[in-house]
Amino acid sequence: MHAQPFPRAPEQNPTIGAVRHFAAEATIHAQGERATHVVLVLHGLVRICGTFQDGRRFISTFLAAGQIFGFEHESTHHAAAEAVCDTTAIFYPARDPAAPTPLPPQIEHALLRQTAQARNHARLLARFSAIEKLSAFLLECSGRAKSRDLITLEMTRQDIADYLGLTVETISRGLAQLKRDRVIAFITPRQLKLLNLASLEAESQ
Amino acid sequence: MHAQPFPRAPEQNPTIGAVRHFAAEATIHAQGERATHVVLVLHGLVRICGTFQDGRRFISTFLAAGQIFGFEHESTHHAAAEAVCDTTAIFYPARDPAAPTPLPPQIEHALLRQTAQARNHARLLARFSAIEKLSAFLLECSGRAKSRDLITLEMTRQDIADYLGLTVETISRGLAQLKRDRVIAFITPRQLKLLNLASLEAESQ
DNA sequence: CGTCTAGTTGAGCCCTGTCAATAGTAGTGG
DNA sequence: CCACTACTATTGACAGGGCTCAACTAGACG
Repeated sequence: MHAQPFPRAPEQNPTIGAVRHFAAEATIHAQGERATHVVLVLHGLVRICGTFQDGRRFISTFLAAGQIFGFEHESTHHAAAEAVCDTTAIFYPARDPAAPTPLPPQIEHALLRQTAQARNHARLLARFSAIEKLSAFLLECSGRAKSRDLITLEMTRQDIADYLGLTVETISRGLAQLKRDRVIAFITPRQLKLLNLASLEAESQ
Repeated sequence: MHAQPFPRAPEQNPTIGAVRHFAAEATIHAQGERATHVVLVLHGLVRICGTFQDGRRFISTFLAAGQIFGFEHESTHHAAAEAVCDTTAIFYPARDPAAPTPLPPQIEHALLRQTAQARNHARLLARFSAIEKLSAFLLECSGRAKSRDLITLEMTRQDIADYLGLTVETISRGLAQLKRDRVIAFITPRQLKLLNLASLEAESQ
């Protein structure tokens, strides 16, 4: 889990503690690709997503600076990882599956938190209405943002839809309703102000 | 993570490698309860579920014999664990959060698989229709059953609904449709035969 | 036999998806 | 700076899948 020196340029071989940069929409690893490394996000935003045969897409999580991904229980990645916006990340070699070194406690803790988050996300998908899902999503963004009430959406409406199990149209209509209700205000379509955090929290239980 | 001798009867203090038995619908641990142990299912079926203020319920997973639960990233359980049917389980003391011993590799692997399962469940909830969800669920039961095509549903229709993010009525109608389509046949409402596994697999992608 | 619960079925409605058109935004090149 | 293009987002009309409410059926149990 430690960076080690490696003779080749990190841009060419990201297996050993290499810092790499990704442009928006770049693929970090594909679905089904061999899991050779785990990745720590330094800056930017990453989405973990899978695609169906018929083109339906699902985003299981967004990962911001400080979060780690790429751990698998199989030898391949169960989903793709893609940069949502310009993203910097550091690659660590995956442990030898045959003789794994113990997980550092903080990594183990991060994995347990991610499991809990995945279950919470499932709960949201199963039982929330469109407005409730959107409210929860905005609060999630608020938690990532520097200031609680001014957030920048790095992702497209399609990304939000694929994360919440909705369509772009429903996202748009939901945001319009929250705007009418004076819960949010738009600075640009991607930048918005949260005018009523309490109401958002009420919506998202 | 090993059973240790303990002077008191395991029925009274289940903290140390104690085997305990639960009747159907019994609570194994409540939501918010302090996480003092992890539990290995020996026999039966356990559901992990959370309840909303307004009574909506969500089941994040079912755990059968051989599966383990109770690991948390906080000091309390984020959801309740309840016996679906008569269930036997063995309780191990949770590791000291201040000075955790390393996770055994097979436990770590189980946790990673549970995370992947949670994300797969989220994908199902987000993007599948009622029939697709039901098909996936029946295949899941089939995987737990002794024979691939004869399954016993230990849980109620309400449990299935709360696991798939649907209502009991929709579950009932979906099963009726699968019966009309000769994909399943009922022996009793809780015992059914899978007549067309290929068609179930097609439905659930 | 009566009661209770689990499950099924029906009727109607509403939320969200689909399809389509429009508006806004960003990027490019002259 | 503006015209052109491509993409992203919004809005409208309509349809349908699943929810709600309600009645009914089937077992289980005393």
